[in-house]
Amino acid sequence: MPPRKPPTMQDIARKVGVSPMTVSRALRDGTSVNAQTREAIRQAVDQLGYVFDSTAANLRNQRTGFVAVTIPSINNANFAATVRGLSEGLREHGLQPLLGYTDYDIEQEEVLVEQLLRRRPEAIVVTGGQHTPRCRRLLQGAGIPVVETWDLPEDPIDHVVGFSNADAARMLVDHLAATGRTRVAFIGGDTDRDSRGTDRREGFIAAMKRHGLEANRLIGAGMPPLSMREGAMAMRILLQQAPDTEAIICVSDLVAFGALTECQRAGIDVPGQMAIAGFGNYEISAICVPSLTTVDPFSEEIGTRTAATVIAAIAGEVGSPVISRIEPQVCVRESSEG
Amino acid sequence: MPPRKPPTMQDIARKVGVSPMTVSRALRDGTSVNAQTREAIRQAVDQLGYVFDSTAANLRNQRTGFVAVTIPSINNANFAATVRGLSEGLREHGLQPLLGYTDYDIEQEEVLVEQLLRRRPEAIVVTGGQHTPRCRRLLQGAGIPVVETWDLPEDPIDHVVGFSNADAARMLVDHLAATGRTRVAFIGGDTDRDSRGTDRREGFIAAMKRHGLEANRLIGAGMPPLSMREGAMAMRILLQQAPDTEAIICVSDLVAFGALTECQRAGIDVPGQMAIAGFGNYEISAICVPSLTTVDPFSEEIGTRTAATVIAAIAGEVGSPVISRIEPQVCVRESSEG
DNA sequence: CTGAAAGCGCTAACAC
DNA sequence: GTGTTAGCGCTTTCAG
Repeated sequence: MPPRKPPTMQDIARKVGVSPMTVSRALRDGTSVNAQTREAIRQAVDQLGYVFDSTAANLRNQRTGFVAVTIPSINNANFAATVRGLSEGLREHGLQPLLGYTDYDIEQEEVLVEQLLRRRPEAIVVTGGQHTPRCRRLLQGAGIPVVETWDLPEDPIDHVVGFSNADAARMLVDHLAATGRTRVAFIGGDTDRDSRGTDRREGFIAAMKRHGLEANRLIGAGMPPLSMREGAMAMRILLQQAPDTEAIICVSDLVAFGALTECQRAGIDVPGQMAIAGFGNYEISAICVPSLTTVDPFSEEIGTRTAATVIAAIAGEVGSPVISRIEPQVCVRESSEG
Repeated sequence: MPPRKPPTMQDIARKVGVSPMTVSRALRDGTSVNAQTREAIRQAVDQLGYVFDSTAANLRNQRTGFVAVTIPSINNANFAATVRGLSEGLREHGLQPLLGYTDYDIEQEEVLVEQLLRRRPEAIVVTGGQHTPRCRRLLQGAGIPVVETWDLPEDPIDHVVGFSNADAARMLVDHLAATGRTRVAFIGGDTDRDSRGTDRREGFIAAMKRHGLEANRLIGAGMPPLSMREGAMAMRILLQQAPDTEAIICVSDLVAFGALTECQRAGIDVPGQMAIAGFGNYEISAICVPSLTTVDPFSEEIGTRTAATVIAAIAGEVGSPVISRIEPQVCVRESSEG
């Protein structure tokens, strides 16, 4: 591919014999430009292979059409669903997400946020409510709408679209307790890198106490993000350390599925001897045998609502910060039948 | 958040009492600027909360640091792995991916490519080798390096990093035939929207013929992208229509897992009565019980190599188009034990 | 309906 | 080590 310079509006204008201004007008509204001129311009564009340069327009208009988005990982069906909902909502309004990955690390988030802000996005969406002090300052001082998602921060920066991860865990404890299970374990990460995972663990502990049950079966299954492999390994450890466990709540469906497979290999009946619950309502939970009880956080809905919030905020239609609370829902399935 | 105008280099310069040029220099190399001045500038930046405006620099330098990337779907662990490998490789060289989703539709790809090209990326990476004529023209005329991935197009636009999807299917047929299975079915999409899926089906048919076997057990399981649910449904249909089938190859591991669960619910022993193979080497295939035979396309490696190709091409280090061929590998697991 | 002038925020190139 | 000038490609504004 020859790296020759692409044609500009100047080139089109010269070829057609009009001013660049007329080309500019013809390429956008099309109205208020003579029909013949317009057609001539269209042809010149085709012949020269002209492609509009939005970097120049962005500078002139002081609008980029970007919405910066940070997510912990791209390889996560829940966050992917949120991004899908968000992208679709934004596209309808001519906005484009500018995506970055933090790898579950708030230090990296800080670097990323600064990088993204340089691109002059019109709004920024971040995952979670935990940030480094400088990151908070950057977000607050950016002069654009900020949306924190997947969480309900105590002290929000601006807008919020999220849910209580602790509550989600509580709902599962309530459900398992209602089916008569008392010796319940929790499998999660063994660091606080994934703050949503940590919140679920804390919610588990609090809920167990409320039921008068001991929350002493906590398995740390490695550094987040955890997946199936870690779930299987954690279940192996649990079966050794506390073989009388009756039920287990996992930080995600992937971990839960890994735990389930380990039960299958060990000949332990699910849900007869062991109930299992996950989080996230991944497709696998509905399909696997036995199907897995889980909590649906409505990941795509988070994205859809975030898009709506961003659009309203950019349009200046919101006076005070929007706090949009999602209510997760328990999906009871075969793995916890009582 | 007050939408006041963010400070510019002008503002910093005025505050410190130097010219904008000095600020510009201090903010980049830092060299060739007096140490005290540099420190004063750093402080002013902090106080005013200045964030560098790369849209202006991009216009001036005629370099955006963007690499446009189109993938069929964000919610696909294989493509996500490619994007991860790509992103990491690019970041080291100060490049940022600008991601767009085609939803497996070459018409949407055309729209997307034009949109992305307006942002003046320095290179563009597309998934697959099938494009609308205008899309091809846009890519060819963009004057930037183009990389087609996840395929080996007969007539590449520019660079290629991919593998033969037909070969991948052939490898599975060879493996199943070697274990003595002759009545082999294929589950895939029932449209050609996903051209890589279509290639795998064609490869299956050709390979069956080469073995002197009939390729008449083709199940169309709906419109791509297919997942677990469709796999389960397709298996139900297959068990009705051709209950003597001995083995099945699925267009992806997710479909294969769905098919497996249907066998479990129907009491059909895998691999005893039915062998199953998938594609993609998703994590689930290694973990589920029985584990699933699959083909690993080295998704992340595709991304890593693509990044290297992009970087070399931008640097002008490649004379002729790079064709980087990946060799997929069969992973034999429990689901096809003979 | 069309054009001329000016400028968005930054930096290469050239002084000094 | 620092400043001045000019201009990247587009579009707002004001004239005609």
